Amino acid sequence: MALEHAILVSLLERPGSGYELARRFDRSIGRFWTATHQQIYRVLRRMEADGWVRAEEVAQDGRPDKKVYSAAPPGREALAAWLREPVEPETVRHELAVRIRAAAFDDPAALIPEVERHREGHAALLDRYLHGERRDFPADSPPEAIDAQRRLQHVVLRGGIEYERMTLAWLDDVLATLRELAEGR
Amino acid sequence: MALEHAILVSLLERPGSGYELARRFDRSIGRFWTATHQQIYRVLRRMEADGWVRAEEVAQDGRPDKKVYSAAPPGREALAAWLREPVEPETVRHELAVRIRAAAFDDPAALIPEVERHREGHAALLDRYLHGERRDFPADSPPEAIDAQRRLQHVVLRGGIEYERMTLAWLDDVLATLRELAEGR
DNA sequence: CTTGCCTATGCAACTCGTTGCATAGCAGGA
DNA sequence: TCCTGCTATGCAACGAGTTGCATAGGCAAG
Repeated sequence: MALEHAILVSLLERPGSGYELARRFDRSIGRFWTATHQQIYRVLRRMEADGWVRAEEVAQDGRPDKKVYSAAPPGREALAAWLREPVEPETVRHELAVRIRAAAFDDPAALIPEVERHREGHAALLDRYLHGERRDFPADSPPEAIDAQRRLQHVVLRGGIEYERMTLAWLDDVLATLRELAEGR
Repeated sequence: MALEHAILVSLLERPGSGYELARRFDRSIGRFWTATHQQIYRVLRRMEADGWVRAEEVAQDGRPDKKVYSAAPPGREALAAWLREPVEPETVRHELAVRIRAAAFDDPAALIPEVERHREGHAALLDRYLHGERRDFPADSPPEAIDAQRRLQHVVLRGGIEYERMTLAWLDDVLATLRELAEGR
């Protein structure tokens, strides 16, 4: 389980409430680790009980109070220990690949609209990534001047960009194959 | 839940027992959909109760009897209906990305051996993919002569190959970044 | 003025998925 | 001969993750 660790990283980068964390997981962090607000609240309570994070009640006017969490030293130590553990191989769940192989037993053309929709989503995500990269990591700043945190965020973002580029190229390959199969029958 | 559908595809490609399916999920299918034998047995029983698959007891000598499952017409229909449903966005769980961002709050050099180990695993997987491609999809056969099933299997495999190539290049980028950070301190 | 959305947290029930263990015969190596 | 490992299935318990719902005030659009 790495949700605890993903939350710790996010809180070390900036403290926040459960709600704020949930929104971060919908945005930047969610690109490589998804979580619902339910899970985040539950895990935060457990982490607070374990002393990994500290909570501070913050009154707000015009909206409900919130509990702002920040990482505590035991949490930092747990994160450091986790970094030294072996990386478990990722469990892959690539639904589209299953569907593509399934299309052989049905009409391959039926899959084309869904793949096109899927492709659009990836193209939009790539755009957002590239936009974020231009905004947060302008090319004209010398790399030495950037701190470790930002450089590591950038290398993760570059991974996301390359993943989306590769996926788009592959989806074009998939679409070409499906269209050929749809024609030649 | 798409495990049912992954099992159906696998059984349509070739009937087999729960045990055989579990091994397929460890090999080719497992590249894009993982499952333990426990889950496969449980889901197979449910699918049999729903009429999606049929089971046939096969006595073997020298080893225990097995139940060989094959896809039934209602399963095929369910698969066709599923093909027309919208593709849910994949839930991403990229543990290594979390660790890389976590490294900013600890010693980035501590992560290098794990990333190297990870890289080796991906390089080995790429080798296996390329080997399987040369074996199952030789380049000298005219594409028209190949049936839909094989062409779709091939396009999924090409996706795996491109994913591994991209991942290797990215991991080199990650290692270069980590090494620079480890030196410049 | 009502409807819907946003902030903010949480309970309860459920499904999905993993882990540990059990059985049981057979094959191969130390 | 004993030990390990493979084939083949399964139970039981647990943990991870999702879904539906609830509360409760404020804000903005129609």
